[in-house]
Amino acid sequence: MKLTEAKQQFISSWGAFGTQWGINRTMAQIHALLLVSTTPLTQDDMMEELSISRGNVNMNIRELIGWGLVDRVIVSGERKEYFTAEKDIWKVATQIIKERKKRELDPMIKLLGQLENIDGDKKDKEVQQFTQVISSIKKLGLQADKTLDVMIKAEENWFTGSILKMFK
Amino acid sequence: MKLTEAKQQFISSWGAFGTQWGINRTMAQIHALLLVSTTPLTQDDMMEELSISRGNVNMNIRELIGWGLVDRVIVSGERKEYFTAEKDIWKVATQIIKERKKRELDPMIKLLGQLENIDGDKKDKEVQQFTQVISSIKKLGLQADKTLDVMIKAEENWFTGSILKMFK
DNA sequence: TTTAATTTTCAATATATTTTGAAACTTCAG
DNA sequence: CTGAAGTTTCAAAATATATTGAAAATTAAA
Repeated sequence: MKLTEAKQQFISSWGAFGTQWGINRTMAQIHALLLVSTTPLTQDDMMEELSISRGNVNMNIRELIGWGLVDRVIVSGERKEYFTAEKDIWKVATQIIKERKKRELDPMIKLLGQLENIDGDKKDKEVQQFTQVISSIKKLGLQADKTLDVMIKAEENWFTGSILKMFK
Repeated sequence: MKLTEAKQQFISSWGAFGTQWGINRTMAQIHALLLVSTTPLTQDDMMEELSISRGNVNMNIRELIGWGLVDRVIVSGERKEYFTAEKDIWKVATQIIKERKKRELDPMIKLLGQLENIDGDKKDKEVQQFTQVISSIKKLGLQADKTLDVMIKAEENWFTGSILKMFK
């Protein structure tokens, strides 16, 4: 496979993959494009490469910056803004994990904590079963939270040689 | 908070949470409903509870069965089909991990393997950088795959006391 | 069988999400 | 300042996704 073809394949697949995980297709594609681009790109470059509108590029680029996956780059002597993506995949992964944890896992755990405390007879089978399900989901959430923290701190270890190495 | 209110809150939040992860809202709500239901339910029960159509219930229930999260239950003396959800949250989590791994992670790793082999000059900076990005993503994917396998095998250990305990 | 109950399918419809593009805004070189 | 280059916004349009509901298919009781 030729490089150009491979790049396009990657960009389109990364987009499709993203949608399965609740990420906007274009956002994933812009990210992919920047990942495999050797130099920083302007919004016009991305419009051209992905055949999308200016507004679309702009919105998704800002979203990616919000996720901490893309940075603005100043190119001296240039009026236009350039953008670049973090190329270290481990950093990309930890950044995504951190953000999703903050945006989704943490609020869910908070909610479950509230639902744990039901008014009424604690001996009631209905109440018991509900509380039991909610508590175990919260417990799982807390555990995932803890484990992800370890993983984030573990940095390269997890990536290169599995978390097992940490305990050897 | 009253039990009924809490159940509804849980169902609606679980639905919202699901959409963030690329899961159909109704599917997540049906799953939530079955999770907090003490007895198996019929499709009519679910239509009623969630105010949705028969077709919608039917499609999503089958999808949930496909994910291995819901089972058909035979109630003797009853013509209608009943449905129930696995209540052990650890099993639910492993099941979801298994399925997503199979449906999404494995195909992605396969694709990355194909993209690694670029025709042309291996000394070319462009080719090198592309291959480097693709390989590191594949490596991360393989590592995640391995770690998830360990987690799936670990069963209760991971859930109850963190994976750390396994190495103590 | 026959037929009533139940489940499944899927084209049409409704809803949600994404994308466009032009106007408004901002920035900075002259 | 002024205005051209560049960026942002957001209502409208396009697209993608989910839902409905009634007809077709299946099941099992009579």
